[in-house]
Amino acid sequence: MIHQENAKVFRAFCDENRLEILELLQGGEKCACKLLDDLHIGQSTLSHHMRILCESGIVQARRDGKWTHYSISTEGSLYAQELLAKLTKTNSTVHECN
Amino acid sequence: MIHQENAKVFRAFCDENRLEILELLQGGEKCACKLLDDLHIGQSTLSHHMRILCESGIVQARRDGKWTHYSISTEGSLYAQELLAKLTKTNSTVHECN
DNA sequence: AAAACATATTGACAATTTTGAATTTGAGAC
DNA sequence: GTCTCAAATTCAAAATTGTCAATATGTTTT
Repeated sequence: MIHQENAKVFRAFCDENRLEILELLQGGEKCACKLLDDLHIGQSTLSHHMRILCESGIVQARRDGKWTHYSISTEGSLYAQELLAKLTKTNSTVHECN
Repeated sequence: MIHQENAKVFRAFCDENRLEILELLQGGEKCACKLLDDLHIGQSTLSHHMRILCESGIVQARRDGKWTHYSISTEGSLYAQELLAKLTKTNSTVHECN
């Protein structure tokens, strides 16, 4: 189902920890260890949330040796914005002739 | 927490049944019984989803005698769009002097 | 090579969400 | 008033999601 795929995009914003992570990433790219310092969650929990954020396309990961740096994806964010607009658009206007 | 409140807005889009309901509402206002006809879920389940959709602000309800008519809220949708933009905005630009 | 470190994955449990059957509420019709 | 209908609510079970401890993976350092 296409809805299953679309729901995945917005799952990024459905958890308060993930919203807090996004807020931290607004300041720019951060590695997981820095995020872990600022949040009050365990390491595996953070990893779990980062996976969901990445799968939604809102966040992108960059591997640099031992570290993984995360940042907000402009592309993914724009896609989500367009999708949101599409999902809430009402087509109850007058139909054109073809 | 403010994040708790913001997460509620996007919960509307996190379930595939709710996305299907939104799709149905794109054609214009519909009463619960009509939605129930088009979906493959029970009455109480529909009511549950409509409550979440209304609490998110994306959908509005209009009571008319025995019937409840639901429609997409333009106001709520715009709010969600603005919020999404705000949540994914990166402020990693140069800081101004004060 | 081994040790140290950052992150991902696994597995088990807790918390939350989704679901439907049964019941309740609230509004017209009789 | 009672009856009927639409929708909301309650309750319990099923499904999903969030959490942490332990372990695994992959990388750098020694």
